[in-house]
Amino acid sequence: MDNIYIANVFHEIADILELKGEDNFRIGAYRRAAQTIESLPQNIEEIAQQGRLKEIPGIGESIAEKIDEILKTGRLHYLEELRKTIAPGLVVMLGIAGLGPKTVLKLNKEFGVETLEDLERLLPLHKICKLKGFGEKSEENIKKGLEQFKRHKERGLLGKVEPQGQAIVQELEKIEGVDKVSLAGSLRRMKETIGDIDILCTSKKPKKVIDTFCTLPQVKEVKAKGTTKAVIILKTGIEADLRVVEPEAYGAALHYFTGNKSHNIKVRTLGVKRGLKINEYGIFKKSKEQRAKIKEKRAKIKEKRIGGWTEEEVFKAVGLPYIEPELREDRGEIEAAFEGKLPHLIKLSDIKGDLHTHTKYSDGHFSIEEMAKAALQKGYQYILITDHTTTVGITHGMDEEKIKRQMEEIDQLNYKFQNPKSKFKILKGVECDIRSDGTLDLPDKILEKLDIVVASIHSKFGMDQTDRLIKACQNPNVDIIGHPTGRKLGERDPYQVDLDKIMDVCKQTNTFLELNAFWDRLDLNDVNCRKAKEKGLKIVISTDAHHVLELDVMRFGIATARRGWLEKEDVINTLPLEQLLNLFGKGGKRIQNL
DNA sequence: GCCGTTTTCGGCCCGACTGTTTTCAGTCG
Repeated sequence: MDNIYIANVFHEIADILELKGEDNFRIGAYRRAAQTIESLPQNIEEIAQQGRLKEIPGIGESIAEKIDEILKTGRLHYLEELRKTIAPGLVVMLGIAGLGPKTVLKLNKEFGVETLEDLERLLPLHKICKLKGFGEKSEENIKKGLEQFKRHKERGLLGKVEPQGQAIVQELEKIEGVDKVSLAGSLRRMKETIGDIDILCTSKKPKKVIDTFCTLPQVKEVKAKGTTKAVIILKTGIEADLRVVEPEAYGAALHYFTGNKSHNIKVRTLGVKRGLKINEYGIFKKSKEQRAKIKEKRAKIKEKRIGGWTEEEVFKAVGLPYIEPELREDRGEIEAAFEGKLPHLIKLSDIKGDLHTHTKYSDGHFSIEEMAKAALQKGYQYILITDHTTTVGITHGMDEEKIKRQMEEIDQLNYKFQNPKSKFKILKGVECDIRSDGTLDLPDKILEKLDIVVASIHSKFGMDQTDRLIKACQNPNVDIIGHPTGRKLGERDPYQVDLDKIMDVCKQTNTFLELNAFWDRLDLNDVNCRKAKEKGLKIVISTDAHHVLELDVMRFGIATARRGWLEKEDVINTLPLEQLLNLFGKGGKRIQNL
């Protein structure tokens, strides 16, 4: 039973309870539990077997029992009963932007709306605007929300959204009086998918910034516009939110708008315990008496402002060291920070070479020499050329004959690139297809001659791939498994595979798993990177570049690795050339001794 | 429902914008 399935059970419980108007804190507890479970690096079934469910923060007596029930029976009586109390379509309607539980319930009570179709039929009758507390605008907004929902607003992919965010940042930086501009939200945390672009900026003249933001050429629609905040829809369909604050609030606001939500709540709660109020305007100290008064009379009392210029101040105020944005997911980073056990995250500049690249020998667009020059320009010490083999269906993929020719060309180029001042080497490799029976697409006598062999799956995604991959790992010539779960974000789910088992086999056979840095793959993902690290495995971060410019996607791989808590030592292509070659050695499996 | 250098009971982060209202509820992040 996978973690996501169990997490979804608790999300659904939270949704239904929300519709029933239950206590918000109880709802929050289910949500928190769901979020925690979906980002657990370990399989929850294992934790349950060890009787350690309640050690997970946010999981107590009641939720632990429910998890056990789901694991044992595959069902949850409590949820089944809950479902009977409410029309199933109502939960779906919560997904419409602008429609919350109160509105959905009201529409249900007043007009018997139970499904999206009911809502669609109701709208043209213009009855909603007659309801108390509703008007023309509210009705219009519900209509817009429904249309958007039907268009299936998907989250954008990091690699597509990030450039759009950067472009806006650059525009805002040009405005007179603007001091600092930064991306915030999931984009700053470098999540693999992005809901909207969050931007924070400091200026004494917020109006000017807001006006410029709302009239940028890429704006399609202004959704909200206030004195310090605006929301726009870009022509690409992505939403962008801008917040303008005073310079002295920059750190507090940046922390607040970077999130995620549950990380923020934890930090603020820590603040409350220390008699602090932390919001986007700064860190404020209030005495006990003041807090009592606020509660009693709801009186506005001016607290003393004690910081907020930098994010470091926010963390320091609650007794924590600085936590990198990519870690801020409430996945144990706050606890680790308290214990002084935060990882020293890997940086882009740690990378010494790319171990998965394509050339004109298969489906790449550039020659070996052009790819090598591009790698050299990035300051790399090596590039591994890994063209496809024939069964991938790439016309003119690599057969025995062709790969021999490629090796000769690489030898010649390496001779040409020789330079006593700088070390650089083009390494001979291949991205060898793993056939459905787990055998490889090239004979061992060829694979043996290569420096490093990447093996990956490119076909028959429907089958369970566990045995197929295990067999590939056991081949002494296979060094790296490329894009290990085969997913394509927004296109194809990961294939069926027992990754735990694969990782164990990798450990035994000294095979490395790839983190494919291309932004529609990012495979392994952050959670699996962390799992691999916990199992003591090392990772390769490669781009799978088919174009010289695509070597740049390395930064998305690094971001994902950072989200997976990886350090320089966890990634083998941070090694300098000689050490890397020692690691892979000649003939057969290497010694994984770094 | 969870949790405990305020608490095993009584708390639980905080504010902006919108639309509908004359002071606020709902939604969102």
